[in-house]
Amino acid sequence: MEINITNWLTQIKKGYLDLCILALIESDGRAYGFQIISELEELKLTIKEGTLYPLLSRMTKDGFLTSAWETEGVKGHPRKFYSLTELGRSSLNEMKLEYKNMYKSFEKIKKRGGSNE
Amino acid sequence: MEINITNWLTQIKKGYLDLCILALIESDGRAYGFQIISELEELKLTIKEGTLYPLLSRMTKDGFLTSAWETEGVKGHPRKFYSLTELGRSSLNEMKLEYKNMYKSFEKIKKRGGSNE
DNA sequence: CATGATACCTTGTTATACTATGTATTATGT
DNA sequence: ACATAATACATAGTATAACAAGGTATCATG
Repeated sequence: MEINITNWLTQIKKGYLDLCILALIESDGRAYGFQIISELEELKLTIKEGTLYPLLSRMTKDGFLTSAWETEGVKGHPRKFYSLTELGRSSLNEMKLEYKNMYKSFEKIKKRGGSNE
Repeated sequence: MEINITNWLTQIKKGYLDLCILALIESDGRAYGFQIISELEELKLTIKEGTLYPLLSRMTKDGFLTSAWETEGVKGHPRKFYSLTELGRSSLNEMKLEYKNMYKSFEKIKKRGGSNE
């Protein structure tokens, strides 16, 4: 077995990562990069820093997130905390809806009489 | 309201379309381009020909699909029918699994104590 | 003061959905 | 006979995102 679908795995994550990271920040209230990476890792969603940081920059540029450096009272390297804007919050809700509908469409196709399950 | 997430919608479809189209062909046994477009349309999954045909070519090139022209007994323009190869079938099963796991991860994030739902 | 851990950032590559356009065949209306 | 529409497949060019690889900065520790 062991079929190579690594490329597909890269593609299927597009958009999905935005959704998950917005939802994670919503759930945490605020979060910084390394924190997001480790929390996703616990959920078996492994992403690299080279994936996350440009993604956070993009979503900030697009007005979904705001960021603030935190240095006081923090040990180690300063952390850049991200939180949702109003636009980010409402977009996230729309994205959740769309994503659920897509999953429903997928399930409908499966139930059309495919050979397995 | 009416937030612009059109670009996100483009991104989230990457990989997902492969999955749906493979599942659709599996369910139908065999299918041709226009048929796939209209069946997806019924499931509220609207894609253009410029999206589908390169996708079918790619999946054929990658060994997931085989194609055969059908002209006899068919009215109108000849149709190119696609069906799953063994590789396509096993890859589809793997993709289904991965996709379901991703959906589960998404649901876990939602249930971590986010503000809504 | 060297090392490792934590944390953030950037450049270049690759793959894919989409827009727009083109081509071919058959059916239909006049 | 001829224009038009409908069906059906195909391709070129564009934009975008995930990733690999590498770099930078801060602090704790021995």
